[in-house]
Amino acid sequence: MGVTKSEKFTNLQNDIAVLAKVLGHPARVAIIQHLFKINTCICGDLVDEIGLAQPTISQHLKELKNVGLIKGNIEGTSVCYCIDKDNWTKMKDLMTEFLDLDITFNCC
Amino acid sequence: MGVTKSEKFTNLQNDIAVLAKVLGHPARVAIIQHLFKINTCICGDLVDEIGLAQPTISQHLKELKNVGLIKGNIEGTSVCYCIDKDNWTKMKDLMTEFLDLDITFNCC
DNA sequence: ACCATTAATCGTAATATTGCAATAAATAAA
DNA sequence: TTTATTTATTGCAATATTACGATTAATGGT
Repeated sequence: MGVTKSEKFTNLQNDIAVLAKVLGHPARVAIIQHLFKINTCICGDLVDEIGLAQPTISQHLKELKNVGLIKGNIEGTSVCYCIDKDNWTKMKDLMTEFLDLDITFNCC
Repeated sequence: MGVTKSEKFTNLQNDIAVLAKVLGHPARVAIIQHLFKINTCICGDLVDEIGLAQPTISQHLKELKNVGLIKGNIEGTSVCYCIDKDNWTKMKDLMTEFLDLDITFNCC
């Protein structure tokens, strides 16, 4: 127990859940928002911006990278992170399709 | 540790994270999809539909109810669940606004 | 070569999540 | 009232997540 039974669900359901899950932490939401706001890529000042410890931010960045929402380029000693445009769009389409379920029905 | 430091983030960031988090499990995605598909409200056959134990489904329903995405009406011995139209729309708008961040920038 | 800077990784503690068996609660039907 | 049906709750085990100090790895500058 303690482990999600992914095999019970469709690929679509699992994909939506994985993407929603990674957005299910305010630090990761903040990282995404900041990456969009800065417009050009940033790196380690996310630590200053957000106020969590460097290993914690690094861990959140890793999770965002794992699902492909961001990518990081090494520039000298620092790493420049940015939104992965294509994957972000794919993710957005997937979520939007799910969220746009038809809502014209009578309820109990 | 082990606890999210919500005080470091804005209300908006926390709200988005809470909503995304509740959609971050395939069983809850499946429940939502099924509630939409059935069109009229259903109750305990979510257990048959999804294939997890009854207490497990009950727990997921509770979490969806806690954030207001669904509501349940008692009908005899069973409970009729359905999407909470207004809250679903509110959630959708919140998520859509977040997902629709402008993506016209140059990356690293 | 040495030191400074930056980010990733390791190790660990605290807490949360997932899942289910067992049980309880509540109503309907007999 | 007894029995069946349905859902919620309790209690617990297994695993996942969150956070951070300490350390490591990698590069740049001196």
